[in-house]
Amino acid sequence: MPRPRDENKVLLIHAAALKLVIKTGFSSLKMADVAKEAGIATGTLYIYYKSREDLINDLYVVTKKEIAEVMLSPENQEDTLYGSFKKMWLAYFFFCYKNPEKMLFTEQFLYSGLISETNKALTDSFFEPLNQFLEAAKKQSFIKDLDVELLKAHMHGALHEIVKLLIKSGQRPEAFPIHSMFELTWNGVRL
Amino acid sequence: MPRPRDENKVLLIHAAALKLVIKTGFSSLKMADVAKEAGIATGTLYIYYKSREDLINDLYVVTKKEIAEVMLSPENQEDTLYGSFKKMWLAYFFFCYKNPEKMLFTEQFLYSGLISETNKALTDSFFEPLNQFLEAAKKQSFIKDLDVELLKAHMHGALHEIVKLLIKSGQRPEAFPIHSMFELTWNGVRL
DNA sequence: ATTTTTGATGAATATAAATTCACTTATATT
DNA sequence: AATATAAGTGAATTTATATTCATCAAAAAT
Repeated sequence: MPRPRDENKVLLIHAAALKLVIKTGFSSLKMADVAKEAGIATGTLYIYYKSREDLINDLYVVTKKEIAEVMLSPENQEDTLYGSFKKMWLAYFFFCYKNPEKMLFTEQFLYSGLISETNKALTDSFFEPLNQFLEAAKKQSFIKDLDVELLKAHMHGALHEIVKLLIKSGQRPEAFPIHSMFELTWNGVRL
Repeated sequence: MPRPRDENKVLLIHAAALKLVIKTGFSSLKMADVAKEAGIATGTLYIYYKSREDLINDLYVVTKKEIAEVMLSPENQEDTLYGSFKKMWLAYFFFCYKNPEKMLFTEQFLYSGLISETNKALTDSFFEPLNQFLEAAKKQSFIKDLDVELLKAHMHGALHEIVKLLIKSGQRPEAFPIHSMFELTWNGVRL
């Protein structure tokens, strides 16, 4: 009998929070600002979330899930390992370029001390297929025999910094040597 | 005739702030906590700094300067370009490993929206010699002909993520394949 | 159409943390 | 030794922001 919850509001809240994160950094994200940006009352936020911490944790999980789906999409499956690898790398690269707020948010959140252990494990699980892909590539001697977490850290860190530079420079991605940048990473990990 | 300012206090304040940054992330750095950790009164902080923002900016500049000195130390000068390059990389790697609070702080601060344009330009200038080194390496066809900022971003991002992983894992650096990790980066940028 | 139930609001409240300031203390100068 | 001056203190104040709650509104069930 009650008035139904407007599930679209969650999306509005997420979008608003991310928009503000990119503006002033996530540490200064204010609930009142999020509400205003989303076009709702501050109190309404507390219908959907128990607290600021809750909201931010949810946003993190949702965003990580989206990233995993973008990277691990069947569309990125190619005949060769190299081909799949490059497609996934490019998919993540363009995702970050088009969604810098999501990239910066996930990056900053991980070291904010706000993430719960549960959510850390949950988001890690989204990337299990990527781990398996890399393990397989290792077994087939396509890439160096280093710990998968190490390889991922190397690629992830490099990619993020590059995207940040691209965004700062204001260049269009077409003017950017994306393929050369990919080769930087690939020449590092390949055997 | 006045009581002299205890210049050692600035160092105490910096150390205290960094220690707290690594604990809970820099967004939740509290002036009262910094004062307590440094063993001084909160009011004293405001003798040395106009505001929290000021304190953090100063800490950033000082830390960046230290990093530049560590990397660009004459000790890292070798006969070969490769040798110098590796020495600088390792120097930064170990600096980050031994001073994770400084690494994390500089990283987080850059995207916090708190840094002033002046300080950004100032800290960039500390690394001018590194730019020149890379430009020279490019001219001699030792490394790829890509924008120096791009090369730096790639290396910087990868190195930071790797160090974070090392710290998280709790491994001693001897157990870590540091030279392989360096080769990841080097194989990327070399020609 | 009426009732019930929960969504939505935003001003009021609680909380937390930055900053100030009236006062005390140390030291360099006389 | 007396004095002047700035350092140092920390409780009180201000400021900022998260959270609550009395109230109203909308939809569903009767």
